[in-house]
Amino acid sequence: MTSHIHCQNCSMAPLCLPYLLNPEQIEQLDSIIQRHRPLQKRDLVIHSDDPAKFLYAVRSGSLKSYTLDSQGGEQIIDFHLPGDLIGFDGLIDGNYRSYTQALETTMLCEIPIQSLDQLSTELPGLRRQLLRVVSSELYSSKTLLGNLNHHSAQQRLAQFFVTLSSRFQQRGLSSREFRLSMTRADIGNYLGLSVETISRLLTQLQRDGLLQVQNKLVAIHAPERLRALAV
Amino acid sequence: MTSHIHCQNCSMAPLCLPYLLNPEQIEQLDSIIQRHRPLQKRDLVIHSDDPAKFLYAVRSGSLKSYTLDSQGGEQIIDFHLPGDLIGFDGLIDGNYRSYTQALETTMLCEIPIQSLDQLSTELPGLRRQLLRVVSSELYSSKTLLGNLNHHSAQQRLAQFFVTLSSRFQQRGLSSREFRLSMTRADIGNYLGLSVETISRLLTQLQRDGLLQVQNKLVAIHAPERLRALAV
DNA sequence: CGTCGCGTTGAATCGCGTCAACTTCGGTGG
DNA sequence: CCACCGAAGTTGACGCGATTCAACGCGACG
Repeated sequence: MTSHIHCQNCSMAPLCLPYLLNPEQIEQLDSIIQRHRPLQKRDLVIHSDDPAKFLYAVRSGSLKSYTLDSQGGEQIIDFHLPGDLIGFDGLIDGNYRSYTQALETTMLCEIPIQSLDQLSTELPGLRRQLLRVVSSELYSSKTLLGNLNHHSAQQRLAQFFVTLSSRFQQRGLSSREFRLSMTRADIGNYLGLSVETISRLLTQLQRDGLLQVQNKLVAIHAPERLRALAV
Repeated sequence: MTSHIHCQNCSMAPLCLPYLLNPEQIEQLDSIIQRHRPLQKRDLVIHSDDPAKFLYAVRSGSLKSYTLDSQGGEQIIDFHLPGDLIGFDGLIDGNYRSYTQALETTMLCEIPIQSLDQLSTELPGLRRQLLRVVSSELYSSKTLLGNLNHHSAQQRLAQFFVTLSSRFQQRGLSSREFRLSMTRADIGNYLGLSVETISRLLTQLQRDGLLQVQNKLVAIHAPERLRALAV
């Protein structure tokens, strides 16, 4: 029995599709959305080349998206937190172009693309928010690209933590202490750095008193200094 | 007198907003679009933080988009060719977040965001194409990120030429010979490499017979070998 | 003719990747 | 609950690829 889960009472709504809608409209949106069975760690939600029937919204947990290079290696292109929408690459030609995998136990909302399209005819706010979210992702992606291109390993990692921290804050969670659901290898892959470099930088940041790391747990001690590093 | 310029007879239409529209609908779209005065090299079309009233479509010429880092340095995030749409980052909160500058004499179509939004209520095809274009950009941006992260300087540059070449081909131009409207410094900035590295790689690719470069002119001699390099 | 932006080339440096050894964590089964 | 084993993480030594610094060539333009 999961009928108590609705957009109407979802704390991620302000970050998600309901943002520009009034209560009545949110109800309309909610009526086309299915709650997905919980995903376990390593479960694949989206498989590249599959027909794209749904967008997904993260309700709880976290995921990574990746493509495969010519040797079959993962190229991580995104980490998803609650409130994030997943599956936009399926809108290009009707098939997904990447894989999305749960990093921990995760709950998703399943949004049928076709119903969403129909509903967006009636609800200008929905249409705008959809475009707003994709544009925003596009912008983040481009600036991230610029940042990675022009910065050292330390700056990249600092930037990664600063961004992650602010995303947690947006979601009403602590920006100072959080758990990394991804491995060091995932972070390295995402930032274009080797696992060893990530590990070395972490001990270095810790030695310099910027943060503390214990396994997956991160406590940021000097956010302003970290932000200064990130440039 | 530029009244002969319309979406109806624009060769870039299949790449642009009209893609999913029938002739009558294209006419509706055309009626909200203004032709922009020609831009000269170095003219700024979009200034970061300005209110975003328009999207722009490139009719001819080319441009670069960039943000500024904390020291005021350019971070190039995109090169735009005919048929491309510009200005999506203005949809996030109503203000542009980057700069866009002409690399040569350039003609733009000016699309009022508000009218576009209204028209997209009536035209599902317009709505879908808009979302399609942004999603597609998003996907390119993410995979580019993955590519740059995981590849050597040579692979990056090869990838750059392969992509550029295929974009020219999509636009009905030669995929074998084209003119680079951007400088070596621009390319290096975009790919996260120094000018010197770009220069060295170009002479090397030329020495290996993959392509020929004379100033801005590029002739690709062995597209398949270039593609193999890009991986 | 001189200047300035752009591009090329060489030499020296260094940041990060690679390889390798070792430790710790976490899950699974007895 | 503990023993075990593979996955994940850490640390050190070494090498290489790309940056940096510097000098120079070339064409455009006043």
